Amino acid sequence: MNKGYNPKEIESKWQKYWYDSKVFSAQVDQNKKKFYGLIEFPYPSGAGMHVGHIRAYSGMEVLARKKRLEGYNVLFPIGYDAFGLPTENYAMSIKTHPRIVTDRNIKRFNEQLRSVGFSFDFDRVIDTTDPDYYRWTQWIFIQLFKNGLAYKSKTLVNFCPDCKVVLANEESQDGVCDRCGSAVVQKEKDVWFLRIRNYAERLLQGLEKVDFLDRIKIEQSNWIGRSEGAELTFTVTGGDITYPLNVYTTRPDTLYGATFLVISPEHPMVKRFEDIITNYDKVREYQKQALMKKELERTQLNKEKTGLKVEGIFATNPITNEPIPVFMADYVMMDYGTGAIMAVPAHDTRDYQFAKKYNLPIVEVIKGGDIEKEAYIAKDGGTMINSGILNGMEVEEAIVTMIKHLEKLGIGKAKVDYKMKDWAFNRQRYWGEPIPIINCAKCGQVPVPESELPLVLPDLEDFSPTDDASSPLSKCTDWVNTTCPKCGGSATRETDTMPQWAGSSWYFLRYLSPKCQTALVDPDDYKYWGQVDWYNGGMEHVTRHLIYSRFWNMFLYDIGVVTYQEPYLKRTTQGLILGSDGEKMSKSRGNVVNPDDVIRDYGADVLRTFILFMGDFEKPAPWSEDGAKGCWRFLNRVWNLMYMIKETKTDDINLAFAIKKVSDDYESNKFNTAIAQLMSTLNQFYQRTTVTKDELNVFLKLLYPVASHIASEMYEKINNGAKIEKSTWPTYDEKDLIAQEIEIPVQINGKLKGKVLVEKDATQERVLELVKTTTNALEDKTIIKVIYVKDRIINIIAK
RNA sequence: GCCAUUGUGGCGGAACAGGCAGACGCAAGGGACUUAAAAUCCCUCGAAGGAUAACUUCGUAUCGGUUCAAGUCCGAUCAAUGGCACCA
Repeated sequence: MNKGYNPKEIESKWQKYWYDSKVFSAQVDQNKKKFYGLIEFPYPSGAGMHVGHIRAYSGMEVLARKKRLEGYNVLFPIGYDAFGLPTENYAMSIKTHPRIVTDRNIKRFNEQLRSVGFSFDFDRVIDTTDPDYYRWTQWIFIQLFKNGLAYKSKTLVNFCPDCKVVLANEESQDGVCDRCGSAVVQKEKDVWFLRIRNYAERLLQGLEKVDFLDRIKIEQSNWIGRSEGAELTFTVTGGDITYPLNVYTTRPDTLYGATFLVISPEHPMVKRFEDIITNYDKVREYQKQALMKKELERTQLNKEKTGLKVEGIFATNPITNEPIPVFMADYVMMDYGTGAIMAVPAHDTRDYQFAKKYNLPIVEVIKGGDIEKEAYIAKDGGTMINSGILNGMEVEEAIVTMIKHLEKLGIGKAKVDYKMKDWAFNRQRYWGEPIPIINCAKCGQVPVPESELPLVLPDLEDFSPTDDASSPLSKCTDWVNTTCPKCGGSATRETDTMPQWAGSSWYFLRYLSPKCQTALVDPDDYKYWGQVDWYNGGMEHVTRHLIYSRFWNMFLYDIGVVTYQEPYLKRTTQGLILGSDGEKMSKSRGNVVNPDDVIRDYGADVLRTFILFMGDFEKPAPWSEDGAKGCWRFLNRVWNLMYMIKETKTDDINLAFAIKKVSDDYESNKFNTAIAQLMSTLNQFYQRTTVTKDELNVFLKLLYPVASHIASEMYEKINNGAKIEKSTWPTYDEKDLIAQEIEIPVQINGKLKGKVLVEKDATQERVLELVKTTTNALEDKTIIKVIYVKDRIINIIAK
């Protein structure tokens, strides 16, 4: 009699085989087409993996397994993005060095990944905190520095005056320090930036060449935020000082309607007029208040605008020569445009709100709106009025004309601007890559010689923050004090570390030759594997990580390290797994599902099957214990197919359709409907009560990418010990897909009244005839009109 | 607030490109098997009316529109989720 399905037994057997025999270790093979499938490598947290990780990797796992059977040479690597704040905080809380914590976590993650049976290439595991790895992260930074793309500049950071520590935005929500609850202030600090703005246009243009989901392209392009406009100069006068104030505007057409200027609280002009501004105390007070707020609070449209008039100075509208007042308001940001705007209240919502509040004149320059009620944006057109030389023009023409006019007068020019800011590239933390720069009083910033890389993170006893908001590394004076590589004089090391984004900005290259000592990637390996063919990850990473890594890859292209500008050919996303309560999984909600428990109760195959069956891969889906039970039943029924094999069959089951449906669905991340199709096919076998060996072999191959252990075991059993890995993906004959007879729904006046069975490609006359003869739907009715869509539907309008 | 996405039975979801709404699964109810339970197998299963039938009407967040035909397209509204630059 049949021996029941025992996942424990077969899963450990196959995992041992897969990992001991190294069947998934990718080797360069010039005779095979390559496929490089990438998933976002995890942050190895102390809590271990949760089912969300499993879902994130399961999609590419299915594709990797399928593509191997299709004859591709598949590279499907895994690694760890292990530097970062959570580990550092956790390490401090349990008083253990982050190195030890990290090693422990990585070990645990590796075990968990294997217990799920993922077909990762475990010979290529990388760890961003390994000096052999971050040596190259530092090397890239030095190249950026040498190419003028890394610079130091002042910026504002969240600072807790009590803890004396720089805080991440997440640690300072609602303006309150996470640790002690005191109010967070914005503190000016000298930090490193990378000139990602230099790549803004290329990052935008590059999107046209890659196969990313549309919404990802839109998000990236909005993040880059290209705008076309003009930069023009207003003259600000106070006492006997004049100051040329540059403003950036996307709407030079509305210049005649500019009735005041607004500068950001951080604008340097204020200092210039220090002795002239008559309400300087109030201005200072406002600047201080603005420092308490974060950008998000400052720019919220629905909040009432705050600001004040800067008394004692005025500006001149360069086209009307009218004097206009100058205001300071925190809705203008210093780091976008020029930190100053010309306000056109009639045609800008924020300016309108501000003008209403401070009783400023609103001059309509584009016809069409009702400026008594609200601002009229008129982006898509409108006729200019009250606008001197522009009167009567359409908006588009007015923009062009005004820019030309400004250029002629020498007071302005066309300018493309980007919302994207340069990348703040350092943290005042211990657990990160040391920035390989030496500060010399004589020579300035000098990079650590490349021969001295990696610049190893010193082993600190105490990595808690210092009192003055600098990195814990500054306490390690032995390490900090060094000699200048250029002049040999005494110098100090940069003590800040890199942000976690650094290591993840190039990891896809390191996978190609993880042990290469002479370069970040071996050129021969790169030549073969090249770009990532398909990258899947979370929607939460599509702006920063995905843009940062595209930027680094483009830079590496520019200095000749790689030969493709774009690192990823295709990018898709997966949805989160929510708790069974429909909420995001979190420890505090107590709704976290541990994959280990599911594997213990049902096995890895059930976990893999359910995690893909639970819903659309790209959308969030709630976990359900009962749903997992359904997949357990499914795999049990699959197992029992082995005892239903009979070589004679009573009727044909259309496997061609199943092969097509499952193959296509896998390729488009529709794993849930692929599994539904497998269930339907299984039900058909059960209905017939038999299955042939050939049919079962096809079925097992289709199932193999999802439930790999059971498919491997059954395939081996029914094929005298053959390994499914050595088989090939099933194919089908196109002609087997075409049904000879089609059921056509019959609608009368748009409502379904019946169906007729008709041969393929039947004419309207033929179908209509069948409706008349085989149904009574048209009884007592006169036909007015017939809409017939061949092989789809017939709709008869009748009275 | 801004950008993006989503909203379909008791539940998770399906519906290719405007053409049969609810595939597949879960839960529930009924039945078979069993001393019993579990497991397994079979049947029913959007709502209302009707007789448990035939059939009729309503139904894809809300309101409106386009169309022979709308879950799908258009406009407005509401709600939820992701991102908003030092969490990764």
